[in-house]
Amino acid sequence: MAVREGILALLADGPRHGYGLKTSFERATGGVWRLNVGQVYTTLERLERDGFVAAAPADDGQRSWRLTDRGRDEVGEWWWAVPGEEPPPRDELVLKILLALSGPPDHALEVISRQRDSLLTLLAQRRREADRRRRSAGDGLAGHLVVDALLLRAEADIRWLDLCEERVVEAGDAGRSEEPVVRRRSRRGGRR
Amino acid sequence: MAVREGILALLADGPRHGYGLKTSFERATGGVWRLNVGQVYTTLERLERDGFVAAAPADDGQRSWRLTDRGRDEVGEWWWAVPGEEPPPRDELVLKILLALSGPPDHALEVISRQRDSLLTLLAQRRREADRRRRSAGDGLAGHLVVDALLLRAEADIRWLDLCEERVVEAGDAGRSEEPVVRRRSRRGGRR
DNA sequence: CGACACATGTAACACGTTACATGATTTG
DNA sequence: CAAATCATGTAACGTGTTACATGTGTCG
Repeated sequence: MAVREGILALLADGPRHGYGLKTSFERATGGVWRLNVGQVYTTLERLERDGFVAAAPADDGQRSWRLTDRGRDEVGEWWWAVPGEEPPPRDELVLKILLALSGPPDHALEVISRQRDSLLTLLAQRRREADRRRRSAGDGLAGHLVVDALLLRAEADIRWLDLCEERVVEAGDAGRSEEPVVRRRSRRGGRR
Repeated sequence: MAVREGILALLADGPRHGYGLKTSFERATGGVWRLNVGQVYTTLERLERDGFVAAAPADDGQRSWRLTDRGRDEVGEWWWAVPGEEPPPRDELVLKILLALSGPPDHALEVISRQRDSLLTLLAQRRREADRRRRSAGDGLAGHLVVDALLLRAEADIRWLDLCEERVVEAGDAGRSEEPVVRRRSRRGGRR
């Protein structure tokens, strides 16, 4: 539900043909998100079927598309709608950790620890990427902001993993003595 | 690519039948993520087709499933894999803002502002939800952590939106004088 | 008995994604 | 001329999701 709405949003600026939508989409996202042209055409057909777009008077041999009134309404709502609410997103990292938590605690802690390590590495990469983009001004706002978004998300995920670890350790301490929880890799270690 | 792997992970603890997987999945996620049983069966068939699961000797009239060796390998890798990398996720909020940014600046600022407002409201709701769960201890770790994850994500998104707004305003100031950028709703206003 | 949880499955559809085929036009 | 870009499309597949049909067992 991203390409679909994205195409609608692009068409709100005026009629365009399929290939133009592809290039517009990629330009708008700073070249970070590539789009297979074929998907544009299939998506346009589906949008036509749903009454959101219609054929616009063609200039030359090209098929041009325009928003219908319903389509315009749809985009209008889309701008204000908060994504990822209703239904709440089934996040894969969260699911993974939760499933790990319903297994043996030491395995769970291992998964959390490794996920955090990987995320920290990823974070460092993205920071370098962000710096690179910040220096080369020609890169455009879009690509820059995409990296920033990934950065902030990764940071949030790491914080969440820390939280998970705390909770597991607490729970382990609560059921202390017998079956001692393996506390591998002391939390907040030298990493970072 | 979450239900699929989730089922594999659950089967790693030993053979189960379809309905049991549904309940296990929902229990593991603290009841936050419901799962249509039908999806379990179709997913199991697809996993069988791909050689990740196979029929296990049935006790009574129920069909039991077990992991194959390939399936076990698959789960093993899944635990360590960082989700959302390769390919980078096409996040809808990010796309929305980027598309807004390629339009008129005042509309972009309006979208950013409204998204932030909605997210702040959502955040407040989730904080209350988190508190409620914290007080009622019977709720289980899982549901608790899910809410925390949503909370931290929302905070990260809000921070990112602030960043976007800054950049837009900066860009607007750079091209100062003629065509002045509308600076509606002073950042960091009385909200929150 | 009636409601509810347990249990299995099918059919249909949504969106995203890739690979492939085909041709016109531009440009080095 | 050859390669790249522009331009349109089709076919096939993958996962997620819902709705529906069907039957057993249990418990108040």
